[in-house]
Amino acid sequence: MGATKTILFTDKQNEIASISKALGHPARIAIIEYLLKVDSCICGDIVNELPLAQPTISQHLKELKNCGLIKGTIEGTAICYCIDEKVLNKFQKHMSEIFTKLMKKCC
Amino acid sequence: MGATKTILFTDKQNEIASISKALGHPARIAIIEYLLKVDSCICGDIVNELPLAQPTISQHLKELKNCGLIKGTIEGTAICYCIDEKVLNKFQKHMSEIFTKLMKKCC
DNA sequence: AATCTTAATCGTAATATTGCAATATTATAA
DNA sequence: TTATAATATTGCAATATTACGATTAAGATT
Repeated sequence: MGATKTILFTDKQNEIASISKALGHPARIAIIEYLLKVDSCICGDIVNELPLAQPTISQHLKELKNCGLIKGTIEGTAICYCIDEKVLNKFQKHMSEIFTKLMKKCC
Repeated sequence: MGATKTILFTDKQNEIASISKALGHPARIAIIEYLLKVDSCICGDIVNELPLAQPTISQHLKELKNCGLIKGTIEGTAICYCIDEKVLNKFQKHMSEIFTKLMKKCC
């Protein structure tokens, strides 16, 4: 085993889990925070900002791209990384759906 | 390697990542949803609700406990699982901090 | 063309996760 | 005490993740 049995769960559950998983690494949180911080989305200095080797960061970016959270387009010499608002908003909506249900306390 | 270098990141980044990671599996999303659905938080039927073997679910519950999202207290014969509102609210606060920064578009 | 820069990919080692059968634990019921 | 139930733990196999050195790819600069 070792592989998640995605077939057993709903699309929505898998979608939330997929994005949560992508956010489940401090380096990827740092990348997202950095992308939100810089004015332009043209940022060739993520590698200089984070304390990890270039291939490692490239791999983290790939995972953020795979789940759809960020988009990357070539912009001449640099690369333009952007957060995909649609995906993040959808995720936020799902999450707040869960959060609001919390209003009724239990224990 | 293969181990996350948590030392290189801030406590906040690690905290967000830790909870996100715990939510990064559809079974654990299903567990959270179920805990939110049932009125009482005493639920000895998670095993019957989810299409996974009992040891597997027990392990997922353990991970949700480890990151602090849920608490489990012995309640006679059954066990009372509750979502820890403090932890989830803190997480929500962190996340909405990130989400609100999204208001300024880029691309 | 030769070189520099930047980011992606390959290959691989170390470690973590997922899932379950078997077993153990714990508390109630008979 | 013995059985019954519900959950936890152990051990293990299959797979995934993390990290990085080496290399490659592609555009810019000289």
